[in-house]
Amino acid sequence: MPTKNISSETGNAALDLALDTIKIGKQSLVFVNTKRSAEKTAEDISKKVKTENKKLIGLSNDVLKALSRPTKQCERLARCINNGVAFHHAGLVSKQRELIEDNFREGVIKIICATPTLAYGLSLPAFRSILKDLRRYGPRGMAYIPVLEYLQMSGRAGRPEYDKFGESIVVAVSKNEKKKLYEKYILGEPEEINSKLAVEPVLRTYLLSLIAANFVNSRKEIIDFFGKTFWAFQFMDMERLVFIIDKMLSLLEEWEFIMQEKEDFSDADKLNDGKIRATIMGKRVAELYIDPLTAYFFISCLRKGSDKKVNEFSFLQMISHTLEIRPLLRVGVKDRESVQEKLVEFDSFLLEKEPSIYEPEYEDYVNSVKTAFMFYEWIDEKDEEYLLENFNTRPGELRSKMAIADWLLYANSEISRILNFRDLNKEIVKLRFRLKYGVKEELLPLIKIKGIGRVRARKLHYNGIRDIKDVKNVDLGKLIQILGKQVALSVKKQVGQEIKEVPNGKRKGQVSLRKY
DNA sequence: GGACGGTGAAACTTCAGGTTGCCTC
DNA sequence: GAAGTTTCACCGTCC
Repeated sequence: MPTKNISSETGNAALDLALDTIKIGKQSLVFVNTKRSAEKTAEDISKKVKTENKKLIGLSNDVLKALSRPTKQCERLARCINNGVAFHHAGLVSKQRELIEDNFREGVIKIICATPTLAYGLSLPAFRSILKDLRRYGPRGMAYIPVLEYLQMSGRAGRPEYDKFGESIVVAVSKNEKKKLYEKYILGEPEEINSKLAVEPVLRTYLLSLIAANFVNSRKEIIDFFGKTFWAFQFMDMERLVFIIDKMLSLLEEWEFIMQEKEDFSDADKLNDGKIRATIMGKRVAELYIDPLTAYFFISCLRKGSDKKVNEFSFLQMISHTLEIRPLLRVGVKDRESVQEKLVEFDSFLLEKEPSIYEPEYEDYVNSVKTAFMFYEWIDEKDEEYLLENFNTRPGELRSKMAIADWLLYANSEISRILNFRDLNKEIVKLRFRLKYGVKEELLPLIKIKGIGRVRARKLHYNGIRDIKDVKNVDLGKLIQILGKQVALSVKKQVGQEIKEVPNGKRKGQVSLRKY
């Protein structure tokens, strides 16, 4: 094996390698196994780098302004970027991630410390990939990552347009580990690829989709179809496959998502080839692309909700207890008590029966309550910094959770519409709007105006402007004071008041309003 | 004597990521 | 498994 010596400045191999990359005028990606570690490593490297670059200062500023109020995470990132170093993980908002990626491509940022986010999807080649640790915490404690993932990460090194080759370096902590890593990753074969169809939620979803789309119309067609998939090829056991499909079909029928014209599926001996089709609900569930089990769970919750008192938390907890929203926030030692308090407080509003403490589902249940509570705080107008401090949810993760929650709420509004639960539907639609903007109910009228989000709406409300009527009546000068000139003008225009002359400076000038 | 603050060791806690829907309240 | 955080015992100082 060829060897190469790199000066040890810090006593930390990954840091030394990163600093060396800068010294030779190249760029590198440092892959680490946790978000915290990505941030720490980036910070450590940036402290050792001295750069004065106007572009970096501008970029650092942009990163800081990505949210309405910078979080600690934003500030930390901005400090690193000042020195041409960044961290990159799912906790960053997409705008920040794009800024980092683009500026790395342009060579402005020299080092990115990242979790495996960077290894997938986008192409961000560097001269050097530094893999700090190939172990990661998983369901069975610390374990070595798959060879496939190693290949993904090391494959980031070497950009054809600039370099003839690239370097991928794995850091080993001992001679023993070096040998182990060499055998497993350099000499080893990548793992087999497994069919995702074998996972029940996926099979349920596709089975219903195929029926709803009229792609298959009978049990025979279904079995023929799945018999030709990679799943069947890998499974090599048609009998078992047929058994699983039959089980799924009878579940889908029990949940009233599909109907069969003749006999029951459950009677395996008499399986016939009657026409299978989706019910109205089944068709919609398939279009919404949610797991039929989730849809069935929603339907039972909504039925329960139709004759009891509900509030925002009822729905938030319901959507937080689905496969789709996973991973849930975990209830830790410190917040167990406060989550229990919430459970007691909202007990009468919950749409699902609380499992017993001794049941294995209980852990998931409390986690769903904690997750729901985070959403609840968001619609109570708590900001990203608060959620980061109190739920350890970073802005990027918050946004992605919110997108899923929005989708699930939309699915619920559709389901409640089909079930003709008008009152529930109204509440869900309202909640969806609130969740999207993170506002209390009182701000909803203002949020409809383009250019008005949670912050500006709250400002307006605080100043006594509570709805469109108030916006129309308020003096333009005051509105400019609250919102700034550009936004104020746009807001006035939206409520049908075109402003021809704009008051100058701090003094109020003549304002001419043309009403439509 | 007791309140207070500093210190370091021990105990404890936490840990990666991504696609789907619709356009409107 | 390792790094970061919290807890706690211990000690010295000051009033």
